[in-house]
Amino acid sequence: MSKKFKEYNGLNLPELAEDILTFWKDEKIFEKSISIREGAEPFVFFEGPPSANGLPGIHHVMARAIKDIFCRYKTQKGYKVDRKAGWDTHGLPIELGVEKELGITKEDIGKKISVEAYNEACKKAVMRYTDVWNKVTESYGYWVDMDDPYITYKSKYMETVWWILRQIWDKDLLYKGYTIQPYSPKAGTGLSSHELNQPGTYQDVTDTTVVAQFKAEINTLPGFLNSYGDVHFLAWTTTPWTLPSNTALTVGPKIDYVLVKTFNQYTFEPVNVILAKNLVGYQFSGKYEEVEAIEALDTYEEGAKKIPYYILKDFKGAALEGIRYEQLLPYALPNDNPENAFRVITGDFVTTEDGTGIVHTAPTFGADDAKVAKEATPEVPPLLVKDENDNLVPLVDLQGRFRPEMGEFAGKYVKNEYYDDGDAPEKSVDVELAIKLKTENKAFKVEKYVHSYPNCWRTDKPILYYPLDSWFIKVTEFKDRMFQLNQTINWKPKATGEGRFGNWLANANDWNLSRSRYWGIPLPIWRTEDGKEAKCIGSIEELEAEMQRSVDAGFMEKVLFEDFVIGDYSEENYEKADLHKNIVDEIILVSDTGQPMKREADLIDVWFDSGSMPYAQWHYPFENKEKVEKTWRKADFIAEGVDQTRGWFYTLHAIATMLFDDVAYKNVVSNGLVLDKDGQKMSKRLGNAVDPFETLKMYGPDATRWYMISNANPWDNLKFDSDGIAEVRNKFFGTLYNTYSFFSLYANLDEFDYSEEDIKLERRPEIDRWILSELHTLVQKVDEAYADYEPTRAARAISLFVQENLSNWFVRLSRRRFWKGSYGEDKISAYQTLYSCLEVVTRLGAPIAPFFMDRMYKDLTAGVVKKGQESVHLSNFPVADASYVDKELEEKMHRAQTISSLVLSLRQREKIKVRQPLQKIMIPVLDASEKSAIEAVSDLIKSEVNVKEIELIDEGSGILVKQIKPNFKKLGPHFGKDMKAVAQVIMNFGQEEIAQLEKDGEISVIINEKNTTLTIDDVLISSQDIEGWLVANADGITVALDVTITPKLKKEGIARELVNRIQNIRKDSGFEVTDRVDITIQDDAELQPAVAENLDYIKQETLTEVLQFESEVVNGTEIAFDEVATRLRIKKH
RNA sequence: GCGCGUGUAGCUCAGGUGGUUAGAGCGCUGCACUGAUAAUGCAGAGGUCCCAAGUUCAAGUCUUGGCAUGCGCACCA
Repeated sequence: MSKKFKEYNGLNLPELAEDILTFWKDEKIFEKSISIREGAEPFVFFEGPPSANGLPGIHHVMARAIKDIFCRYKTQKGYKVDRKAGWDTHGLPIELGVEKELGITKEDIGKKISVEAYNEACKKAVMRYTDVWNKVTESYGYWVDMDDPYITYKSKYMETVWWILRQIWDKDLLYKGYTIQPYSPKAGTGLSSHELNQPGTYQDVTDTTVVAQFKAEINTLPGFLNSYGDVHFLAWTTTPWTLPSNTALTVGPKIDYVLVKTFNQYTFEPVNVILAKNLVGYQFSGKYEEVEAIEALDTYEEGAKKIPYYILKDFKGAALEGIRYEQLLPYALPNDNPENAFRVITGDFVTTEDGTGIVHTAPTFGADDAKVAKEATPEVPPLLVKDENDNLVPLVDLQGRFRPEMGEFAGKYVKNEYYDDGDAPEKSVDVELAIKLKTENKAFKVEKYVHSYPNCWRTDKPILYYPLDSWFIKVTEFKDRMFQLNQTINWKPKATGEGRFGNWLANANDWNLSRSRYWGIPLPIWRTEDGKEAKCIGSIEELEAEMQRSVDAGFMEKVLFEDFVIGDYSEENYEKADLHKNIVDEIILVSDTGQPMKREADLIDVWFDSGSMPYAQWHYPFENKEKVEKTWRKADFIAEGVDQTRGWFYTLHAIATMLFDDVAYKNVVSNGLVLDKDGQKMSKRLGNAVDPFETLKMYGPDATRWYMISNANPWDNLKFDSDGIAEVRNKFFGTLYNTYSFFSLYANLDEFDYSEEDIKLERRPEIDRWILSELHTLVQKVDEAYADYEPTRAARAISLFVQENLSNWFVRLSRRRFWKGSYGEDKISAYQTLYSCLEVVTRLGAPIAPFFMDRMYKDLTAGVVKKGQESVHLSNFPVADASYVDKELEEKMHRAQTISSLVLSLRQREKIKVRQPLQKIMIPVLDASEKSAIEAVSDLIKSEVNVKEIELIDEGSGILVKQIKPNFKKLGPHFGKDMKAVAQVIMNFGQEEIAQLEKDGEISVIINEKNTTLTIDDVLISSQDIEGWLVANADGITVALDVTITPKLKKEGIARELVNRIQNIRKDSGFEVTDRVDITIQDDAELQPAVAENLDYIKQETLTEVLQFESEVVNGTEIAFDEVATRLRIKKH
């Protein structure tokens, strides 16, 4: 007999996946899944490029599973889903990796190693792990076209990025400006926040701190302050070297401040000082002493142990706004609008945790300071002065030294750590400044203070916050538009889009594009020395033309990339024009007025690279212009980790908004983190990182993917526990595999191949119609879940169907139909039904478990007349047919399950095993419809719980004990406060009241001394009990069980036990399912009458021809149950 | 510190618009089943639904405030 349906000896998921992978490769299934949809509507997916510089982790598997699921789903839905892979190749991590490898530092670049060689090394390093990435991609079944990926360091890609920047330039959204950035004077470079977050960067240091006294200009004091003579503001700083650059004091508008009269501890002069009320105790600790009366101050003598202080007045910070004060250290004035400097402004960031509640504000050296100064009206100018070249510079130069304007401090490093070893003076400028302030009655307090401060991770010297020149995109100009557009994007989860991303957009700052690096896309901006003329280059063609002009003007000897052919878009041609820093820095262009122009030295933020991918991956607009504009401009779907909210999600959105005034993606899934099973972040350091290849080897890709998707929503963090994968493997895949095995075993025996016409639905038995109804409900549910980007819901619904409905109920109850009786309509219906369920499940589950489902789909469709597709991934997604759905039937079956469960629990309680037949169960029913509903499934219940009859009892029987409960939902709104009393009254109803209520439909009661009428709808009545019977109830259903075991029933029970034993022996003896046998049993008083009475049944069940008793059966198999103990022998007939 | 999440059984998670027995799976205990069997079924034990206050006749569910935890941002006189 040829086996149409493949049978297996066990489930090996990893092996199965490898076979299917080979099949996919050999038959080019991925390619076909796209080519068969040629001409169909495209579903656009963008791949967020990973960096191949690091090894893939299990979280990448998670992210890629999500991407893959929806692309496969949409393919099955008939879309054409092109999936172009990509690689992110630029950026700091790559530079750092290379430097570590070569044993060099950034200072060595251009000295020990040429920029060219350095970049070459980066280029090599970045693709180092591509093989591993390709392997993980392939073996976990992530379908993406890796043969033609976009690579960000390729000239074509870079050219598009230049073109984009040129568009932004033309829209006047690019500018050069100052921003306060972490800066390492020793290394001469700005540091990124990434570099600042390196471990060990922040260290505890001891600094000299000063609480300075800023003297208010009396004529600007408000009325409530102008009668006390001189008034000083107290402001604290841990960086006294920034005090000469102070241009404002910031107070919290809602903070309470006080004016305090006291004496300066260094000069002993009487002073009035202002500080936050909360911090009086902190600043006036130690030798200070509060006095109750102002007169007490008069007794103070210079040098006395205790310094008295007296609080004169309190007020809100807002009242101080606008007061002007004398410059503390008048070495230089701000170049711009000095008249707006040296006044009190307000800022919400001010706290009273330490210091004085008044913040010394130096906009040139603090990011917050710069921000609050800029926001003040009028703007507070930063302390910038003109240098020798008329450029505006701060009072500290790029080496970290005070400028000449600083008098006696000129030329000194602001931190002693910046001096070469041994050259540092004894007193740092902080200390010297403190002394100077003390003597000038400008220091209220000077002390050492320990705090954490960042050091440059390369030079190990303190960093400075320093204003640096950078190129910015004026995001603030279009952030409102970005916010609006964002509201049209479907975010999963919603909160990330509305909250995290929305807030981020609402508060977006200008985008700092500049990076002082080597390996990246250079800014295509050339400027004249004075910065007055600039050009932004948007293509190689344009660059060539500009170079030609430069050659003509005599600034360059020859045009670079001479043999580059404009308009030739071949790879070979583009390899001739490398646009990296080492090349383009050589280029000098000529301005419109004939001045030489040099390239701005910085590179472009790598996030700009990846945000450009929708266009750059197609070399737009140089190639594929129409393709991009028509379809590829925006993605239907993207997915990455939440950490990309401010990264890729943002840059895509910003660039699309600027370029096209549109979104870059319509649906976005931002997935959470993958943690270890204890909820700890995975890291190499802790050794709890999960190797995707080990997991793959152990469980295979399908169980891993199914586990990750079904266990938690993608946007929740996943606590990754491989025990969970094992569970999924056993419970879900094991059950599905078993169900298939069951099907194939009998289908092969019966040579079922679906060659018959479909049995009409109305001719199929209840159970078939039920499972088909459940199946179509499932299709509907799963389709909706996928369409709504809810893979977890889809996976859970499929699992539930397979495990509970299909395996545990349909197959279990239908088993006999497959192996009993002839190949007739009922049997064919059973096969058709089970086949349909399995086949549909493979198509529903294919996006999540692509290997397993393909295997099963292929095995199923290979065995039937009507062949399927070559692969499940080339099939169409099932369509839910509402005509199959019968909610009432589903409800009935649910009731049957509840009833069965109740009966089984009663049996359990009475210790009566299921094999012992019982006579009857009784179920109270309230009305005719309930009655017929149970009757429809009564056969199923009877066979499931092994009882002979079901008696449905209604009103008339008079044996029901009813229970009544208030219908809170109905009564609540009506009775309100009296609800409790009403509930009490109803609960106290006896059988009589219930009967009356049922008869009349209403009953009058007294609630809180008021007469009221309750109707039948106000309560819920259920039959909870039957007098004198063993009952159980759940979900409003009550079941009573007749536990009497008559001699006849007892004999039947024995017969069933015997059948069971015979079946076991048959199986153990290795008989075929179809073998006919003869049985000899040793005499047994208990057994013989039972056999006699059930002979036909026994023979039929066990395919026995001759069954006889003998007084002695030698070599028989011993059997024993209940009171039976005997031997029997089975042989083939 | 700010922003966004999360907090339900030992573990992993469900619990439309508030309604009175808070569920599932795993694990645990017991019992069954055994021609789907590296399975399976049933039952049982196990919960101050993070805490507190509030709104309400009624709160796991709504409001406010805490606590814990995760992520992102900011690094601050």
